[in-house]
Amino acid sequence: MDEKYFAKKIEDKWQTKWRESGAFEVEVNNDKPKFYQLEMLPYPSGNLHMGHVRNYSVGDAIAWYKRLKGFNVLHPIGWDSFGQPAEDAAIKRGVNPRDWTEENINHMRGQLQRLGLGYDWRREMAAHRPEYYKFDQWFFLKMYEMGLAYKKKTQVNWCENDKAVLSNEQASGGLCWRCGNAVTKKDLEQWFLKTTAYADQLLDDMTEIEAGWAEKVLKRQRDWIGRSEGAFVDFITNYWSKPIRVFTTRIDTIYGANAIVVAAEHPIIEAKYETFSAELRVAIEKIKAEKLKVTDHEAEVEKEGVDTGLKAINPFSQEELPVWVGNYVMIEYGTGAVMSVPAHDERDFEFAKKYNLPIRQVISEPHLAHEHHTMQVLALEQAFSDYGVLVHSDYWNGKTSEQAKKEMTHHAETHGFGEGATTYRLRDWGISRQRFWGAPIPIVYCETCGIVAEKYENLPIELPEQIVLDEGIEGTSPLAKDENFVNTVCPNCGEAAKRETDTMDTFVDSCWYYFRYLDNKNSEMPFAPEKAAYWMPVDQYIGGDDHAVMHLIYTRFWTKTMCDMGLVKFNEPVKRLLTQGMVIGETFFDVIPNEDDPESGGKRVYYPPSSVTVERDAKGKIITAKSADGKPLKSAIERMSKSKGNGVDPDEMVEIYGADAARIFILFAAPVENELVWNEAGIEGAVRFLQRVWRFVFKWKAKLSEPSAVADGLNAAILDADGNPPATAGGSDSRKLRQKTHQTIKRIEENLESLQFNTPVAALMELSNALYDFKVEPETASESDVFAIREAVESLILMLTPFAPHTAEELYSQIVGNDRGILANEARFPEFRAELARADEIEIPVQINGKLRSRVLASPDATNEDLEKLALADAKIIEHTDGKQIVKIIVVPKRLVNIVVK
RNA sequence: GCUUGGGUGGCGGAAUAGGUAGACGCACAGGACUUAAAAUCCUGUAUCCUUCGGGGUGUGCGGGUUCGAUUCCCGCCCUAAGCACCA
Repeated sequence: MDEKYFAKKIEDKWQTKWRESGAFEVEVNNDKPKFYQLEMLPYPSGNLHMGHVRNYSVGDAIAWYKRLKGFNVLHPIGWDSFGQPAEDAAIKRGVNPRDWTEENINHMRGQLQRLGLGYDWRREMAAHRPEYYKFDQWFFLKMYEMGLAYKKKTQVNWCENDKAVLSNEQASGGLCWRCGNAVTKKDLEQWFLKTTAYADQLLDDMTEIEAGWAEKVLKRQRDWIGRSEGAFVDFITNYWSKPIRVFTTRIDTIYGANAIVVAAEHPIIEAKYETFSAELRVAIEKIKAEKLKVTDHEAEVEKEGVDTGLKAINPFSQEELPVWVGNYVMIEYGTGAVMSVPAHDERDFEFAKKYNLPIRQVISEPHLAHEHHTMQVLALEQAFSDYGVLVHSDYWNGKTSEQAKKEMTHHAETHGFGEGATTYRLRDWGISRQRFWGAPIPIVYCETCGIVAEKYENLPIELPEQIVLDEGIEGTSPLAKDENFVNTVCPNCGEAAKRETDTMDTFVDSCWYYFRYLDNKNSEMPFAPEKAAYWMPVDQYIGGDDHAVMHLIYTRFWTKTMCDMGLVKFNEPVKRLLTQGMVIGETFFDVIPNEDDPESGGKRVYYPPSSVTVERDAKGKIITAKSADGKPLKSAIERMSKSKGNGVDPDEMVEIYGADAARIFILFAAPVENELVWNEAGIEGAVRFLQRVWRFVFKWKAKLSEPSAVADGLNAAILDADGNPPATAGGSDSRKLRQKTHQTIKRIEENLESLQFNTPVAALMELSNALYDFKVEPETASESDVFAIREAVESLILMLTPFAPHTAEELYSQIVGNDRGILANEARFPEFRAELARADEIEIPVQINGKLRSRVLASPDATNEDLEKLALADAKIIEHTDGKQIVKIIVVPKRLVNIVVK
């Protein structure tokens, strides 16, 4: 054992040993409880960033902890290796996207290994390899058979910058999720997966995972699915063959309708367009055009509308209502038409005010209902959107909203002009991408047979090895230009046919990658169901909460389809989800205005922080920042990345401080859910801590490895010959050390179970400090001193394993005298014993009128009366109570005494 | 605008079935060791007053409940994230 701690040396040693012994390789084993620890897989961009280090350090800590608790722990990793950056690199630099990706994977795998993360590398998967995407295609065919995959022409979200189609989720807020560019609309034939078929299950099954998922994630998913229960009501119009169907959640307000408002894209508008005046057409076109523009997030859009002159009949009141086109009605939601009830809906209210439409109150607050007996227009200051009692509604007057909703829906149903209905905000998932670097959609277009699914035995439909990638023909994949790829034969009739050239959204890959880890060599099936039956569901999943509605909804959907395919027998793939906060850092940039579109805010050009001169106020906030050539720069705190120049290279940190120190530091710095503003200043403390532990073990190694009369071996050390702990043996100092040891065991166990990682590191530091406070030298130590130290040191080392595995392994090997490793020696997390953690003496604060005045020492068995007596006998307390009347004494058992005086 | 988190020393952060606020670390200061430095070890560090025994104040702000509130309740302010015409 070296006297000094050489991180590099021990890290190399143990990384080699782990690899050679297959320390983290696991198989199905029914004799052990299983634990599936999963972290979100990285995109192989070329370099790990600190966010990865954080994510994977947490995952590895849990994996180690569970191993030490006797679980059969599956801890795999892979690569989300399809996607745009590879294609961009290919276009920009002429590299082959496959080579670029493979190189990046190799480099990043090395980075992960240098961090000493304990993965079962045999199970690695990469999305871009045909062995994997074969099954993307396999699943697509299954879903096609099940009617879950279909094609339709649709207006898609289109990002002009990326030349890419975006899903609703990816275009959320009208901005491209990747580049932030404004999203426009484009008509394209697209493949969809029927996520809406599982909308109810996606919502209802949340009860199964509530316990393990953060409420904020579930809430976002709930909002995203947006189930809304109400009714369809048909308004007959003499001007059109079909009635206008509206969706409403407030059928009880129907007597208050003053108009029907439809979206500009509504079929009735198309049908009657010819008959409209030029003026009306212009107004409608203007509304349409405005909608295609990016909506500024900050500003509320002014409501616009135009009366079409068409009329529709309210089926309840028989009243004739005007049909308007309104910019606030969305064609995508519900039926694209609403009944406007200004008195009871804020938007309709605003609209009616603007265009002077009548506002009629038909719902009243219950205690005011009797005042609404005449049909007069009430001067409402604002819409009343609460439930209440119906007024001015004929037969329905006096009913509550709840009653009326039920009965009026039923009435509509029995009379054939409506029905109860549930609508969703959730759309089907458009998976077509006009891109090269993704899994080809296994569909063939045949002149005679039409759309034909590929045969399973023809999978995988492979991407060509070489392809010319350039900006591409707008709206088609670069694959369309590859004759060899496009031309094929029809799987049905054998005639010449053409392939689908769109590829799948890369979120398809991440839907099921963690199932592939279970059985990644399987060439027949995505995975063997019996392996999934053992390992799944995932016990702990860790990743960023930016995936709350995309990846995590898609993968839940995917699991439900797999359940229907008979591949798995459960509804929910992930029992417990931990969302980690971003690692962020200061960025400095200059804004270069975009000449084509001066309003878009321009492009940011980033400057590395090392080249920026910064002036700060007393609180450390940046006042001014200047580049090296004196240009004033703007600053922000943003997610760390290489392109923004605020990234820290994990390799550099590992090189300087060691992987263990880097890992301890990132876990210790802040709770995982918090954002972590990167500040390297604390990492020295992590190194110092490891060195302190090292030096202590070095000093005591010889003494601790001597055979002991009290106990031998690691776990036995806690027990005496009868299996009982020698709780009272030894002097009071050694007794105190044992107390600290066991208190620490409890704390760390509780912390890790509740997914806290900063506090257990603090607890380990305390235990290490307690060892230094124990002023005994190896040469003069008594048997019971050695015993207490051995117990503390062994516990410390084992509890250190999840955080600093290399250091722990090396120190452990020094103590047990073999190099086989912690796992091969079947070491276990130290066992907590309450009787040892219990203090002999407890300190009881004594308050007077709620203010701390003194402390007394008492036995942990002291009764309330004992504590009261002790408190009153205390000199300081006597001083404070002297001459005053004691009104009351409150004793909190074993915690506190409060004396109330006058 | 709506929803949900969060405001604690110079800094990251501990501690809430209501019960010693500031664990642990960083930074800083003083001391020991050293020819010197680094490393290491020890001591101190919320703030104000102090006769050095202590005392006052303090967990974003203002109220309330309580013997006692960082924790519970009411009303504000600030901040981060998500959503934003969803009928």
